[in-house]
This record gives sequence, structure tokens and C-alpha cells, in this order.
Amino acid sequence: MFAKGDAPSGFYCVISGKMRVSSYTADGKEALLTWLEPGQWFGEISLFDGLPRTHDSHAQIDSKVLVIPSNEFAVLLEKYPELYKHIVVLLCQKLRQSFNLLEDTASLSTKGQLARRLILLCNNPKMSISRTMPDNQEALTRITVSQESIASMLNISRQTVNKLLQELQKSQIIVLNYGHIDILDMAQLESLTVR
Amino acid sequence: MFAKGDAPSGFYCVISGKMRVSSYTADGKEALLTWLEPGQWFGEISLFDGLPRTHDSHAQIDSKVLVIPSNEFAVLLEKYPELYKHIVVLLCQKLRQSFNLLEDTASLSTKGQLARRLILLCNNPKMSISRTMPDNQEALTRITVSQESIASMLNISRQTVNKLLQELQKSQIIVLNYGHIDILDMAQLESLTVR
DNA sequence: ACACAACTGTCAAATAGTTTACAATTGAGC
DNA sequence: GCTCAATTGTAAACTATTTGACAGTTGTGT
Repeated sequence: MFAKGDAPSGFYCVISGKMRVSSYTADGKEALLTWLEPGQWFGEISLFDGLPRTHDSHAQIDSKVLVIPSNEFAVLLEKYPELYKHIVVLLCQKLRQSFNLLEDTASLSTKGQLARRLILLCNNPKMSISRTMPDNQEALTRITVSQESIASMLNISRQTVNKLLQELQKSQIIVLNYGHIDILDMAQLESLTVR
Repeated sequence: MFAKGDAPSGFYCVISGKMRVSSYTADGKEALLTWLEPGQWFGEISLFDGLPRTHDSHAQIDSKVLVIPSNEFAVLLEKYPELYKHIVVLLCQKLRQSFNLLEDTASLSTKGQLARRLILLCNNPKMSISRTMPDNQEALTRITVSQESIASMLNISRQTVNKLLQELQKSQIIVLNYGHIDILDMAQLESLTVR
């Protein structure tokens, strides 16, 4: 468990399992940002600007996390300054991702945001600094996520999520199941997200 | 004018004036992300990951922008690799800012988001890589922005903005004027943004 | 000082989303 | 196979937000 607000302490990489990245409202409701999967790094923001962590990260399932403590990482950077290039690329990827998310929430209808999120969930593991993870999940068409989780990501109620998902199902774009969603027509899904 | 989707072309710094950073919906509505003021750098994301620009930036008023073309910047980086450190810090600042924005939209009520945005607009110029700009705007309590602009930033209607602002005015938190808003009680404004 | 554009204030009807509540279904563990 | 927790489906009442329309106000430029 790496809590939001914690002092900066290191650079982390998910080795196995799955971490939830989220923040919490006053009333304890979770606002889910994303998941971190094996091969994805996190914690670098605090590391470089020295401010508290931006989010809570906690294991959703049994997970192993590689920890590089701040001071050790500083030594590494000293020794291999070319590491900076990769850090910069990692940061740019994350920044681009969050800009895209921001743009979505700032200009899409609720239905559009839902469609966008479904697409994002299909090609989730994109934050990795290394390309060590195989890209074989490219054409993933099954999303293993509860409607409840989608709701907390979009800051809307589960009932609304359900209603919209059923509309998509009626349009033959997706198929709803217990605990997962199958995408039938990615192209049509994309067409719902044109701004 | 630096358009979203343009090929990466350089690293920029606002010298004078004010740039609007935004994207546009299909129907031409503007989704305003923020402004860039003198001393603030932009364009670095495209520069480092080689992908198209993430946003439109266009001058709101007559502005001067320093342009460092990609190839020249590459030479600079080669010559002064310690520049990377500063780039990393700049990126972290922007990332932290967008995470905060994301968190707001993901967990605050409309009124809370409005309060948050008013606060942000007070201490806007925070994206600068250098500390060359004096910090004398710290306790700024007048926001020069139309209700229309606020609406497009929050992706809500102008009428709703107006209604909520008037509630804040009734609570003696702000005063509404033609073209600008005065903040009377920053503390109370902050208290509306607790999650 | 006049005209005009930009901005603000307001309202009613229509739409969208939340909340509360409860039933039905599914999957996991014993 | 049975039980229980998690998840999904559904509906009605309520609240929030949008849309469209229009009037009033303020600042700018001539």
C-alpha cells in the first residue's frame, strides 16, 4: 500500500499482480484513476519534485512490487545519466495520457466518456517505461471490470453506467456479462468518442 | 498558432502576452484547459515522444513566443545534459497539475469543481520551468475571466455557472462583476473543495 | 454621447443523472 | 449442491443540468 500524501520514497515497478491507483472522497468513495500492471513504473513524480505522492496505490490482488529507494535511484542516475532520457519519455507518456483523459471529461457527453473508457480499458498497459511486456494484448476485446468500477472512474452512478451500457448492447456494440464486457464493434465505439 | 495534431516542431516559451491552451469539440465548442503566461514553457511533450501536439495553443492577445526548433534543442541537450533534470521537473509539475485536475473532475460536485477552478485561476502561472517570474501575483483576488470561459473549462453551461456563482456571492465568498470576479473569502472557497 | 458587442441575469420546459430500494443472477467456497 | 457475497437489472421519485429565449448591463470604439 502506497498512500496518497505519503512522503516521497522511491521508484516502483509492478512485478506481478495488479495495483489500483485511486484517490478517495471525504465520504470514502473511491475515485479510480487506473490500474498498474506488471512492467509499469510509478512513484516517479514524488521522486523528482520531492512533494507528496499524488495518488493511493494499493494491490487489487496479491502483487509484487520492485522498490528502488530514492537514494539508490539517485546513485543510479548519477552513474547512468542517460537514464534521464527514459524518464522523460515515461513522463511524457503519462502526461499525454492524462491530457487525453482531461480532454475527454472536458468535452465528451457521458455516453462518449463511457465509450472512451471502454476503449482505454482494452489497451490498458501503456504506461510501461520499458517495452519488455509483449504487445500481444493489442486486440483485447474482453474487459474484466465491474460496472461499479466504471462508475467510480467516471464519477457517475452505477445505474447510469448500466443504462448506457445496455444501450450499447442494444446497438450490438458490446455484450454484457457478469464481471466482464465483450467488445463487438470497436469502430462504432470509437465513433461515439468524436468530439 | 500552434495547433493540436501538428507535427512536433520545437520547444516554446511565452515571452509576452497570453496563450490559450484548448481543444475543440466537433461542433466547434472550445474546451479550455488553461492559459500560458510569460515565462511558461510548452511543446515539450511532442518534442520528446515525437507524437503530434496534444493541444491547440493560440494567442489570446498579442503575444511573443520564443521558439527553440527541435534540432537546435537536441544540440543544446547534447551540450548541456544537465538540462534533463530541469525538463523532468517541468514535466512532473505539469503531470501533478493534471492529476489534480483529473482528481477534481473525478470526485468533486459541480459546485466543488467551480470552487477549485476559481482557486486555480487565482494562482495560475505555476507551470514555468524557471523561477524568473516574480511571485508577486501570489495573493491575487481578482479573476479576469468571463463566466462563459469558466463554463467551457468545466464542460457545463454558462447558465449553471451563473447560478452557482450567485450562490457563492450570496454566501459572501465572491463578488461578481462584468468580466471579472473578486474573491472575498479564499478559506471558505477552499472548504468547498474538500473531497 | 451613441452604437454595438460582449457579458450577465433570469426563466421555463425538457433532459439527464442520482438516490433509494429491491429483485434476479452469477460465481466462489465449503 | 448449497450458501453467501458480489454483481447486475430495474423502477420511481427526486434533483441537477441543459437548452433556448430574451432582457438588462457594461465597456469599447468612434
